[in-house]
Amino acid sequence: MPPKEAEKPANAYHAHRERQRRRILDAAWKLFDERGIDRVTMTEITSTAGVRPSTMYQYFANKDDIVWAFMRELIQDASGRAMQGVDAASSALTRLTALMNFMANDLVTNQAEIRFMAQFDAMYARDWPAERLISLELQINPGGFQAFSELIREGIADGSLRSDLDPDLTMHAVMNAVIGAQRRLASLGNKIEQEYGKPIDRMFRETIRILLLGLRAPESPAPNPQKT
Amino acid sequence: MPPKEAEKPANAYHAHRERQRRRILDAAWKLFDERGIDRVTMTEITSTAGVRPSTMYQYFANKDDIVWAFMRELIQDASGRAMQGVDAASSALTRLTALMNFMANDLVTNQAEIRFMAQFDAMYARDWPAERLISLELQINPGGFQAFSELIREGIADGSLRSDLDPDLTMHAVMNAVIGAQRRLASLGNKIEQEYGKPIDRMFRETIRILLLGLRAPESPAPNPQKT
Amino acid sequence: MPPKEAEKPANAYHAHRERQRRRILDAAWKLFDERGIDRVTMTEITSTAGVRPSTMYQYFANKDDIVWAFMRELIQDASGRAMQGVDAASSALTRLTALMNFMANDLVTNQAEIRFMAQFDAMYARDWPAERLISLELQINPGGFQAFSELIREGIADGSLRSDLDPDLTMHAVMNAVIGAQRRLASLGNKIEQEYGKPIDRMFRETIRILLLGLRAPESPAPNPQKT
Amino acid sequence: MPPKEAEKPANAYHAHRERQRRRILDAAWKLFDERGIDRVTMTEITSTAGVRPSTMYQYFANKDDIVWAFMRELIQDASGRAMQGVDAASSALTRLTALMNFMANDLVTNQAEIRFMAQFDAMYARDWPAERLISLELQINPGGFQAFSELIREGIADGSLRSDLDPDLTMHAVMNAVIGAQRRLASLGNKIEQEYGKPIDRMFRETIRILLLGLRAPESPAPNPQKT
DNA sequence: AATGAATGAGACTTCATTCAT
DNA sequence: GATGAATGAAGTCTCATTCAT
Repeated sequence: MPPKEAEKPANAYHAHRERQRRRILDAAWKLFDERGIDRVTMTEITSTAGVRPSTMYQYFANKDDIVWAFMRELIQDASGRAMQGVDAASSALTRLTALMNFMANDLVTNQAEIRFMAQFDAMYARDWPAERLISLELQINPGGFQAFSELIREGIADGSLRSDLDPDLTMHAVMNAVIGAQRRLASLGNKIEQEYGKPIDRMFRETIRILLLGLRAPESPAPNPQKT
Repeated sequence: MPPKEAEKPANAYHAHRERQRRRILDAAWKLFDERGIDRVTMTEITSTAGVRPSTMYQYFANKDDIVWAFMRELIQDASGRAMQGVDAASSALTRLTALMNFMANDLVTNQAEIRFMAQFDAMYARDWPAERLISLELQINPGGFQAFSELIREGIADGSLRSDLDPDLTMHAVMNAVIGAQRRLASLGNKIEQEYGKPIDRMFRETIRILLLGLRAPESPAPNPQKT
Repeated sequence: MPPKEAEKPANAYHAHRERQRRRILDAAWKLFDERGIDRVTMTEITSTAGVRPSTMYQYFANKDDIVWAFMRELIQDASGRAMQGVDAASSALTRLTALMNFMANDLVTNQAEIRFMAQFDAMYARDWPAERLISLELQINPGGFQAFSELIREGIADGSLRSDLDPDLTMHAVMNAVIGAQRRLASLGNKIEQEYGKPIDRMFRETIRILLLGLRAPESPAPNPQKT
Repeated sequence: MPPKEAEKPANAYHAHRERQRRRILDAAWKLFDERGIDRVTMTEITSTAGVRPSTMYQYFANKDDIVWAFMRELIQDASGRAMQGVDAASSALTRLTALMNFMANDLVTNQAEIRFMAQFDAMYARDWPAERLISLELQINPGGFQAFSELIREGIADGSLRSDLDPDLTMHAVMNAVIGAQRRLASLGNKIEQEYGKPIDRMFRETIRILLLGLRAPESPAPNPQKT
């Protein structure tokens, strides 16, 4: 097959390009993690990657380009994993609980990534147009956050969640609190840990517990036989 | 009185110095708010303040010095206000509610300040030594966060809060969540507002409501028999 | 031959780099000589060399780096030449004389270089660590100054030098005096010349003559009995 | 006496001015000694002296002015002391010896001052007009160096010095060597000491010894009994 | 595709010095 | 006479980026 001869070099080419790209990204990640996104210069990235600046510009136009590349990767990873544990579950409250536990585990296993997102929010969100961010968030949760507010709606219906919740409002309120708490712990957690002496996910799990207690329907009527 | 003549120049001196300092800080604040702490250069601050670079260095040694000056001011302001509404209140739950409502109002009236703190956390906290940060947080809440966990302890005792709470853990968990939520809304809120169409403090108040519901003792058995 | 094509670029590269480096060094040397090492700024060097500041920093990290580059060159030159006339000579005194005459010639042909070293001693030696200076002096005289004190030892043995000399002490004393005299004449000589009207090497040769007379063994008793 | 009233304030005024001047000079001296004349800025001098820059300019127009003030002081001191031991002595050689011993003692007791002069030569001599330097050297030795060459002339006449000396040439040659050796030891001596392990004045005294041996007339006639 | 060289632009900072009070 | 404030001028150095090969 003639195409094959033509393909091979193209594949080798792409493989090489991908390897170089990865080298640069790895170097950048290491530096971002060590020193914060600002505080890292293009020059440092190239020298850490062992690549000449002129070479780097064949792969990335500027630092924002690199930061953005990480965001894409992080989002893809996250959205993939987030849905795994949740899909199969049964009751709305159970699924909500599973989703939040997933975020707690994430805090432990991907602290650096979450810290990166916290920096991103603080520094970049301001400059980048809203659509870009929205299209990005849409990728996190295919179907946007609708899936989440749908979950709340279901919970109200099946009686596992309070009946006085406004699904959309609650969704935004809870998501923002959970993400805010998670990112703050990822950023400052080590200092808090030093002060308080307990691992950060312990605190985060307590946050979740209280939030879920707050969302849960008052169990009074059902479990209270005397009431009847 | 002769002393007065001697006093005047010293006062005039301090007054002038303070005015200049303020000019520089105001310029810096404007730029920080518009573009983010990074993205602002000393040169820009000087030219916005209408001061020569060499003059500016008579007031601030570098950008960190300015950032730090803001932190001090913000903390002093915050700690002063935070305690006002809370002191007088009666039950622990009421006081907790008052404290959180204060933070919600703060979000509305001091969004820029909170956004600044969010940037500070994400970008600067990493570099500055833990002690400096801690001593700073101690200033926010004189008596540290102990006052807050004390509140929880009281709430457990007077039956207004759940009995299964670990005061210290809960304190850290709730504070972190509330601050994290508040700062995230201050930073990204405008974009979320655009998407969702409701003011950010609405979401924040819902966050508070749910958290407090989660903290509250299940009222069912005790208070409700008479209700029937 | 294909390899040649591969070699060329590398050579061309090095050749170009060396040419640029030389351009900068030449400009620096001219300015150092005209105005003294201090009094010359990096900016002046770049503009004299016809190079942009940013380019210059690809070659030298700072002024010290340039000064140090000169020291290395001067030392290599000096150590090479110093040993030429001396090696072949026969008696210790003759060789000592040859060594000193070499320094007198050096004063004439390399006055600027010696003046540079004088400046270096007075201004820079203080800052640079002793080891760096020592390792530098070791390069001047391979085998350190030992060769010189060995010469004195031989002279004592063959009767051409005074028997009451302490070789190491004498070596340091004479070397320091000769170098000190040489450098002072290179630095101030022109003014002395104007005052006294004779070329500086004339004075330096007289210094040498007197020192060698002082080192020489009193010849009278031994060689002269027959003379009567 | 009416004049007295008028004098007092004037005296107090001068006393104060002199005290301030001294404060500044002391601070400058400390810094020059620690770091070298270049490397010290006016700002540092003022802050070390505990005086405002604007005040300092009431006393000295610039750094050169301060350096020059030291030179005047050093010269006055030196010329005063140099002549003390020498005046009384008898034979020319003895007086020469006394003069040089004085310089050896000077090296020990005034190393900092001599180091200062070495720096001065290396950095300033170039810029300042010859007349200024000459008039300065004339002050060191009232009657210029003539006194010294006169000494040599006497020594030749009284038979204590070699008869083949050219008084003027020898004077310049010896003075230059001695001063050059002395200043080099004062500047670098500590490093040489570390290397060689003996105090610097030991080396300097050996230099003197050899020079004087070289100047001294061959004693042949007297000590040679056979000659008779 | 890789890279050496070059560089415009500018950031940060320091200094000596002046001037009004 | 002392000094606080201001500042012009300059110096050092870094960085992102381009371009020719």
